[in-house]
Amino acid sequence: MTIGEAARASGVSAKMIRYYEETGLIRKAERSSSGYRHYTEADIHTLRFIRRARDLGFPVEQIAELLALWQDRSRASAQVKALAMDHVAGLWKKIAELQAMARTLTALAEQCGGDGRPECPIIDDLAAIDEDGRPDPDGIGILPHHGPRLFGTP
Amino acid sequence: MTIGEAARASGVSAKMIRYYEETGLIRKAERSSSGYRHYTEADIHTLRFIRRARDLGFPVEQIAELLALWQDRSRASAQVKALAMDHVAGLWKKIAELQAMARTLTALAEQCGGDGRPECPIIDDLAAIDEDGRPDPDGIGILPHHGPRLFGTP
DNA sequence: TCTTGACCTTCCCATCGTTGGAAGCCCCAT
DNA sequence: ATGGGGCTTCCAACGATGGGAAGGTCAAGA
Repeated sequence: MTIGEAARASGVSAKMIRYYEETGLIRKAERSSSGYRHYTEADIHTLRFIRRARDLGFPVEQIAELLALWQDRSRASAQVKALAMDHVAGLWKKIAELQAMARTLTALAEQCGGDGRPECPIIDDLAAIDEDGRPDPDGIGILPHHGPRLFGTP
Repeated sequence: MTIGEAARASGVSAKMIRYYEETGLIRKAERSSSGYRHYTEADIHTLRFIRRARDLGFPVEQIAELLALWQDRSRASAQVKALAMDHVAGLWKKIAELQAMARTLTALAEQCGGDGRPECPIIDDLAAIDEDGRPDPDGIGILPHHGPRLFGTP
């Protein structure tokens, strides 16, 4: 099986297969006399394993650990579970961050007319203007900067 | 104000300030006779705007648009709102992806004993083994691994 | 047999935002 | 005048992926 066939069969691009080999995630493939890599069904299975783990968001470094556990017949399922839950914790952390962003922006957008007028709570928030249109508490102020800017709410 | 002071005042690192200048997000800073950049309060305000937008997850490219809108007195709030909602849509998409990963892994982990035994639905899922422990439908199969395969030396 | 086109190889570059370091100059206080 | 900290530029790396160029290889068809 050439690298292209392996890519099609595993869902991992040929580019990535070479990359995984280079970084040591997978073993170096056998080469034909002309230098072509070739792969066995077992290799495809491994690549699918990697593909699936990537789809679940595991970083390559953790995939290496998962592959090691996969092959380790004497592994404790607790090891795998710990690895997975560790990753899940990271996912929830990131989810919480993104949700906080989305909620903040959604709340601001709900306050925004979304019409032809320039007044916009979203921009005001980014510029740290409070509701009265005065500068933020740090007193940095809204000085004309690269040209005229909006001030207070009309 | 030197770049270090500006960094401290804005929450944007000196490195990033230089980067933003290089990429054209902010205008080139004035230089002292010895080549030091210096910044005004208005510059700090702009940097904070950028910082806040970054904290809300906007990519730099969109921040450039936001800055332009900020300065555009004749902007329509609809433009800002559209930009923000576009970003929010991207956030929700990513959130949904991460949640799907987290849910899948959590469900698998709940099936996992997490004890000293090797049986592990998480690994089995990655290896595409069905509940009976038979190979996946593609017939790739879980052959007893021939010797120490994959997981090279990073 | 020769040509063609699809495939393979390596190598370099780009992404995106950020951080790190090295080498060298500058400024201020002691 | 000396030292330490800040500034400058340049170069590299991260993680995972894609793009592309230049050149070798294979198989099928004329």
